[in-house]
Amino acid sequence: MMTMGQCPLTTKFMKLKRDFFLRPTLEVAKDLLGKHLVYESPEGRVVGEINEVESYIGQDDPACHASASPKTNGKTERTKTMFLEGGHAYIYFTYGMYYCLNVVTEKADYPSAILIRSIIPVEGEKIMMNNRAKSTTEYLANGPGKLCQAYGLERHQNGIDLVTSDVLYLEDSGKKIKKFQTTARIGITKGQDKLWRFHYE
DNA sequence: CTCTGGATTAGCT
DNA sequence: GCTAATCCAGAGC
Repeated sequence: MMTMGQCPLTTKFMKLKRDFFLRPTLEVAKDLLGKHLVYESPEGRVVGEINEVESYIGQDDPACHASASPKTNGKTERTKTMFLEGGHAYIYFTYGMYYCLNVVTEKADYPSAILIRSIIPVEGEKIMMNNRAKSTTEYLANGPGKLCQAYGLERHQNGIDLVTSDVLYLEDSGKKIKKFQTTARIGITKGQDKLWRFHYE
């Protein structure tokens, strides 16, 4: 059986491949816990360990941006990224001032994605602090808006293919998270019955 | 064209 | 706990 373990050659960690993202969204979401989100920013390399995610799955999920409306069937200028093949980055703008990063999952034309809500800084903390200079908080990236601010991710990175990109991608840290909490998603008014948020301390 | 509310955050009461 | 900040996508007309 193939494992997603560490690369035996020179690189310490292995980039996640397409197959990882084409699986059922909830499985991908749980497996994303502990993985490294890497961004080769203009200022330098930024790495964080994912410790909180939320799943948004298909036109029937009322909280999903691509939830079906009769006219568009959920596919609009904003949400078309969610209809790409699993492994792409979906970044959207919200509340007039924040960006949120999602990882698209499953096959093309099935709009599903995982919101990366929080990371633990691993590398490039100085860059993150500079990007969030206006804030006094010690927590650099423990929230979807703060995370994008810390990394410096904006509209420009929307639609990047995380599988083929050398700028923004995910890699296996070799760490497997066995114990994590499962709760309802945060900040939504519809679909609160679905326990699709996974996180650990 | 106009209107509404949001997958948030920081700061204040 | 409450809410301002700040803007734009989506829906309705």
